[in-house]
Amino acid sequence: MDKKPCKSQDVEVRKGPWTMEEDLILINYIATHGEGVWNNLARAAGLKRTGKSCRLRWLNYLRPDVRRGNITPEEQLLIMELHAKWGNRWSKIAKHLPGRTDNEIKNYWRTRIQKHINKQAEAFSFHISTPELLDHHASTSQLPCNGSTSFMETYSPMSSFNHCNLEPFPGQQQEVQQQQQLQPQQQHIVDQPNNESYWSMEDFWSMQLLNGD
DNA sequence: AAAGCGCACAACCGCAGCCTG
DNA sequence: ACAGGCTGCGGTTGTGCGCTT
Repeated sequence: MDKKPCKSQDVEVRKGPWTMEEDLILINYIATHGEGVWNNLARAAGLKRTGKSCRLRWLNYLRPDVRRGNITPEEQLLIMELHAKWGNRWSKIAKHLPGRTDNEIKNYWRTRIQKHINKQAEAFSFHISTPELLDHHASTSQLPCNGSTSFMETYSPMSSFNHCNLEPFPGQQQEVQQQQQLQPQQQHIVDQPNNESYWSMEDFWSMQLLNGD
């Protein structure tokens, strides 16, 4: 799908992780010229990237209003509600979560919520196949709610989800621990009061200073 | 201490729709 | 009306890192 960025001159296209230098070039360029046609921007800024790649990097990572770090329980609930309503319309869902990107929400859904749901579905089918265990599990069941409802009913926020306790998923506690163990430089990026995490231009610049660039 | 494993996330890919000449 | 280019979106993959054994 991505054609060569320029027909007249076969410029090599870089792929893979963005370097700090590339980030800086992109930030500087957009700061002075603003966003525009991404293919032109990539060329004009001297980045050996496709416009598409620049756009993605900017929207998902470099934009100053991008909010990074833990998804809060409130956001988690909202994601589940909106997903139940709209399905995998990530960009639509993202519009209702200021500072969150569709990519972030999509990743969050796939790695945390979907896995959580799958586990519960497995547990549910296990219950079905082993009815003799129902009594034992009645008090300690990991099922979110009512064990006699279908799984999708269980998941749907419009039905029984609202009655369930919104506990952090297993990964979330781990995340908190991980964040506490982050390198000082990383901590500067992600740690903010109230568990709010932002990546700002100031952060970027101060990192540049730290790195002696 | 080191190897293997699993998780989380950044980035890429392909497609569809829109816009413009 | 049509073709080419650009953007946006959703799905998928690659990789780095932490945890476990």
